[in-house]
Parts: sequence; structure tokens; C-alpha cells
Amino acid sequence: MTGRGRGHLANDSWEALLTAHAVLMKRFAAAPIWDEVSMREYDVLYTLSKHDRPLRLGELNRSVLLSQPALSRLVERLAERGLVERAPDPEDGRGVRLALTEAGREQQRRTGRRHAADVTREVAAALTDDEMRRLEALTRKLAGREPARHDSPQEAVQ
Amino acid sequence: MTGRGRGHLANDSWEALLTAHAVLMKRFAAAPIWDEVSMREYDVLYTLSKHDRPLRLGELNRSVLLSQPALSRLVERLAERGLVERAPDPEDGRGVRLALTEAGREQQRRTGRRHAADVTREVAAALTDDEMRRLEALTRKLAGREPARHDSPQEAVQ
DNA sequence: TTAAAGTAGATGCAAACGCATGAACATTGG
DNA sequence: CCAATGTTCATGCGTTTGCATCTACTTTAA
Repeated sequence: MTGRGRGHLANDSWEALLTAHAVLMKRFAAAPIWDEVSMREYDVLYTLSKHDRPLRLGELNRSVLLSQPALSRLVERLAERGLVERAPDPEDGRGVRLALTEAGREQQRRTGRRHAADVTREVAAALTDDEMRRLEALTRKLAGREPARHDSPQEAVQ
Repeated sequence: MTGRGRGHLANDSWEALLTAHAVLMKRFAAAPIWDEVSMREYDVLYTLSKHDRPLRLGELNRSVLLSQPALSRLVERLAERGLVERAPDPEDGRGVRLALTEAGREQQRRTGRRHAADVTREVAAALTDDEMRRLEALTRKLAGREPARHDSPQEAVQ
């Protein structure tokens, strides 16, 4: 007698995550720190800052919730503003290698410092240290998997 | 000797949540079930379906990650398609009361059934029952608070 | 080796978005 | 009671987004 099935558990927890995401994103968006770069632009700058090697557009697109063309143009605008450098990939003539410029890195640090303070204020005010650690572990586990296959499991196919 | 401070814990857990959100949203968006209503439109239909009383635009806007004007027009389009009903609020002449039409409710159920299957597949494949319950509890706690104040705490001001 | 198929990113264009602001109504203070 | 202020949603307008498609390059296989 489990009360609710796994399906309900899965959907309820996902809905709760979505709600938390929306509520906190609204609060962060309301902060007066997005005058130089928008939240989406910051997302790109932050993702690039996390890696020390240049990223391909497609790699970047895996963590940024935008369509490939939209991201392509967002990066284009950041490049025009001197925050991102676009270079052809020497190992793949189709690709571009994206990296922060020095100005981009400084901008990321400046905005990141201010944003991190907001994140700390909201999250640390809501959860204990242990809860934050557990939330991190759970959400990492949630994202860190192969996509679940849709079709029925085929047994011993060749 | 805590290793990392609360600020780091807060930011790391928030980043992990953001990553999980982006990764799973991408997978869900890739599902072939958004031909009748888009994900954002479904978000509105779903939120309305959760409440049995009509919602005000402002209330709806608290859970939907869109600007007020964008939501106003999204609702307008849904109303034109006969999925949402907009009525003036009898208790407040400025407001509108939003509710699903019967067609809207059916559409929400149809899309919801298909989407829920995807959510179950991804989330239940990644987490145990206990983990799902813990994730739900943590994210509820995270969102279910008053916004943390920014300014310094004023003591005993009148 | 080379034609066919696949992949990465850019571009045209209509739809949707956010910001600033407006119009209508509600609330407050004198 | 009424003027001033606040609140709620709608609208004008420039910017950004997504979809479809294109080009350029790579990979596969014959």
C-alpha cells in the first residue's frame, strides 16, 4: 500500500521543482543587477566561465534553454559587444569555438558576484546546510543520466 | 571547519537545480506532443486546471515565468482559440477572471496525459521513491517562503 | 576516391516577448 | 466627498525567439 504510485511521485516532485524554479527566477529577475547583461546573457557568460576550454555552440546549447538559432544570435550579439570571442574550430570546419574575452570574464565576475548574493540570500534563508547538500545531490542525480528511452525495451536484439 | 560556506552551498545547489531544470525541459520539449498547445500554453492550462476557482491574471502570473504583458496576450490567444474564458471580475472592475472552457479542460487532460508519461519516464528512471519524496519536500520548502529581504534587518523600529 | 548522407551553425521571416506606458478602476487621506 | 495615489490589465513598439531552411563541412560506404 504505497499510497501513490511512482508516476504520481515523479510528477509531483517535478511540479514542485518547476514551481521552485519559477518562483525564485522571478525574484532573481526582479533584482536590479541586470542592467549590463540580461539573465539569459549571463547564463551564457557563466557557462563559458565554468569551462576553461572554448566551448562549441552545440555544447553550450545543451545547458542553455534556447533554440540553436536563438543561441547563435545571442552569442553573435555578445561577440559584437566584445564579451565573447568566436573562432573557427581548427578540428571541425563547421564548428565555432566560443570563449570569454577578458572583458567578458570581468563582466561575468561583476554580475556573478551580485547575483550570487541574491541566490545565497534566498536559498540559504530557506534551507539548512544539510538540505542544500541533499538538494544538490538529488538534482545532480536527476540531470546526470542518459535520457530515458521511450520505446519498449527490446531484449537481446542481436 | 565546514569545508564550504553557506554561500557556496546555496549557489551550488541552485546551480544544480537550474541544470536539472534545463536538461529535463529540453528533453520534454523534444517530445512530439506539443503540436496542439505549446509548452508555455500548457503551463497556463495546467495552472488553471489545478484550481477550481477562476484565477486572476496576476495570480496566474506568479506561477508562469512570463512578463505580465506577455501573459496577457498569451491568455488572449488561448481565449480566441476557445480554451480559456475571460470574464470581468465582479469584485474588482480592473481585474479579469480566467477559467478553462470545457474544450480547454479536455485539451489540458489530453496533453497532460502524454506529458505526464514523459515526466514519469525521466524522473522515475533517475530517482527512487524516497528520493522523489525528498526532492518534492525540499523544493516545496525552497519556494514556499516569503521573499528574503535585502536591506539590513532593522531592529525594533517602532 | 567519391557520391550520398549526416552534422554544425547561420539566416529569412513570422510570431512572441519585454519594456514603457496608457486606460480603467480601487483605495487612501484630507 | 473628492483629489491623489496605487493597482490591474491592455497596448504600442522595438527586440528576441522559434521554425524552416540554407550553406559549409564531415563522415560513411560503395
